[in-house]
Amino acid sequence: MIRVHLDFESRSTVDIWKSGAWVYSTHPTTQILCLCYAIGERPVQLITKDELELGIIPDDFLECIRDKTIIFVAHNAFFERVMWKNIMAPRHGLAEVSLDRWRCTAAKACTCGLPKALDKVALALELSHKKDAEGKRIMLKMCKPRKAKKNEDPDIIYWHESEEDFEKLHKYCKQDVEVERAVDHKLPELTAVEQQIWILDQVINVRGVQIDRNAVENILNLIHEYEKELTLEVNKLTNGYIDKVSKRQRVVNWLEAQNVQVPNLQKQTVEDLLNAGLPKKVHRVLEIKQQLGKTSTAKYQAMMDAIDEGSRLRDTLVYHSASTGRWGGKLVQLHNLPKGIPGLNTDTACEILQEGDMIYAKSMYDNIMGTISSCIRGMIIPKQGYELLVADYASIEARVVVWLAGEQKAIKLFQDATKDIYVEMAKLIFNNPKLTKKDKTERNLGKQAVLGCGYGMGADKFKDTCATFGIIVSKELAKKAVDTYRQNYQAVKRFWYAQENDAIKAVRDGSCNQWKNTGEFLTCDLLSGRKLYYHRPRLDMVLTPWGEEKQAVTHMTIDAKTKQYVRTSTYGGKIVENITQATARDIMAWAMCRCETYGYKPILTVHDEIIAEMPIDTGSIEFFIKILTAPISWAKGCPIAAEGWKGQRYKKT
DNA sequence: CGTTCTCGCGCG
DNA sequence: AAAGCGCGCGAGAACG
Repeated sequence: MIRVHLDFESRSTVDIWKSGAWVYSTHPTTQILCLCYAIGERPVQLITKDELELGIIPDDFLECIRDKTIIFVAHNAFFERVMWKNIMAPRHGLAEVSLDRWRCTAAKACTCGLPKALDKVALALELSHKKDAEGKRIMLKMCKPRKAKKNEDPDIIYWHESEEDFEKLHKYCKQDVEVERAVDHKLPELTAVEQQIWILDQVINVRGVQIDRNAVENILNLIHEYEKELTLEVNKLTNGYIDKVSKRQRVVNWLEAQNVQVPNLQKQTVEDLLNAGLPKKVHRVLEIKQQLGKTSTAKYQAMMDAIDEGSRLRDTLVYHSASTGRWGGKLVQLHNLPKGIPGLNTDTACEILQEGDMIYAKSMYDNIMGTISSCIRGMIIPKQGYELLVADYASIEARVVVWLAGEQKAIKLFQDATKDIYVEMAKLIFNNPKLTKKDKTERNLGKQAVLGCGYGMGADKFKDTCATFGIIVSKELAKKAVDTYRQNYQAVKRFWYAQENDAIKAVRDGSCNQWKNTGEFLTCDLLSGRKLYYHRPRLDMVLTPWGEEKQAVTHMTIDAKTKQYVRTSTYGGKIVENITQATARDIMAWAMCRCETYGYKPILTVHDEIIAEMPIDTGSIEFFIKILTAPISWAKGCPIAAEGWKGQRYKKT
């Protein structure tokens, strides 16, 4: 099958990082500056801006468009696709290229556990084709308007467009196509199923979610008003020293001057200080810091920046963003919306806040910022005449890990609707067979153990994790909980060691059970037919956290903290976590494809949750859940369960 | 002045 | 025996 690799350079008054590729591609100021393409192994060809505008398109390229068997490949193909749909076709008169003809090299890179950016992939794969650094600088200059000079009309848009800059831009674009083609050759194709999931990802990203623009605008006014009010107060309280509570250094220094030493200004630290009976003035400053510290309110602005004219927010999902295959979020990160204040009715709160009336809002709620933050989810609504259907899988990873490990006792408990696995765990931890669901404290700890201990967590970490959920446990109790999990679910424990040993053997011998070493990648076959990839595997001696030298699998990965592509080591618990998360993702991704088929059109996914939009009363939650939990050929006996609801505003139940 | 790093926050 | 893991974004600080 012939592949044509292509890349656009473009310019616009729209900031693509804030508004996303869809809004960018539909904006009237957006123009294509050049297009480079390479048919098969032939040399890269250039179509300049002038040629494109005059309709001078080479015949071989026109033939590529016409011939429906020819595949179009781009890096981050979503951009090329929407530029084609919204500019190439309507403005330059070229025929459309259907979605099934597109492939994405960024998707391939992510699938293989490589960085997503083209220059970083090239570096990771040690390709001889490198991104052109000077060209990139020129591109960044040319892609946005320049400021008007003194004697120029400031109301007109000006661009950097010297002839030599254009030449460098052309060279840069050509080079990108070369790099992209080299990356494409070096990496395996997505599996047929994954290609379908990628296509669904593209559909969902174009479909987008409806945003309640009026409410967002009015709540933004409330935020600004409240920020102004509290900032003024903190200014007064500190004699002008703290002009903004977001300036951490200033706040720490001021507190120090009031004889209050703080290690940091994290949420918990501030909360503890507020309970420490500090002088009124200090207390109030911290209170204001807490109110204004909610970065989540920035999401309202992000929404305004990214929605299109019809108030639709698109292009927020990142395919295979996590190495396990999970989606990531962008623009308005919809994957970390605050759950909100427990017990608050956000449907009602949204209706009240959307009035944009501060006096009314204050009369109804004490914690204004907390309420505003709780209402962000509610800004996602269905379009006119439609309703949202929302369903999520119940504790999916805890279920998948016991199923993968073959831990029959736990599988049966998860399957048995009359039993509660958290209570059963609590009974063992507390040596008290009489515990029931009513023993909330005990059950809660059992729940934490069931949900948290599947990947080898130790007692110290377990104690900390419980604390983040507001559950305070002693070191002894934490150890008891962890030990009980391992004792009771020994198959899970064995699973950690089995996977670690298999991975090590595969690196050494080339293969072992589902693990294979191709030299470039260590892979692990998932039951779904997909693979997990670990780049440049090696066996190295590493130092364990408890100070022992040990042989371990190491591989290249993007460090979560530093964002650098570095060698890291892995071990049984972590590998099991990867396999489990990936399997849970596949269960959901397959369900999303079924949802699409049955008309339950997904508009968003949040790891274990699917949000669909349908004309009112054309779908039922019961059927939606059936779609989510339908038997899967490769997941027989996996005890999955889901629950859901429908409504006119998104929320956390 | 723009870019990159770090801290802090939020989610599953 | 022993090790939870996976993300992205805003704002300020640091760097060039």
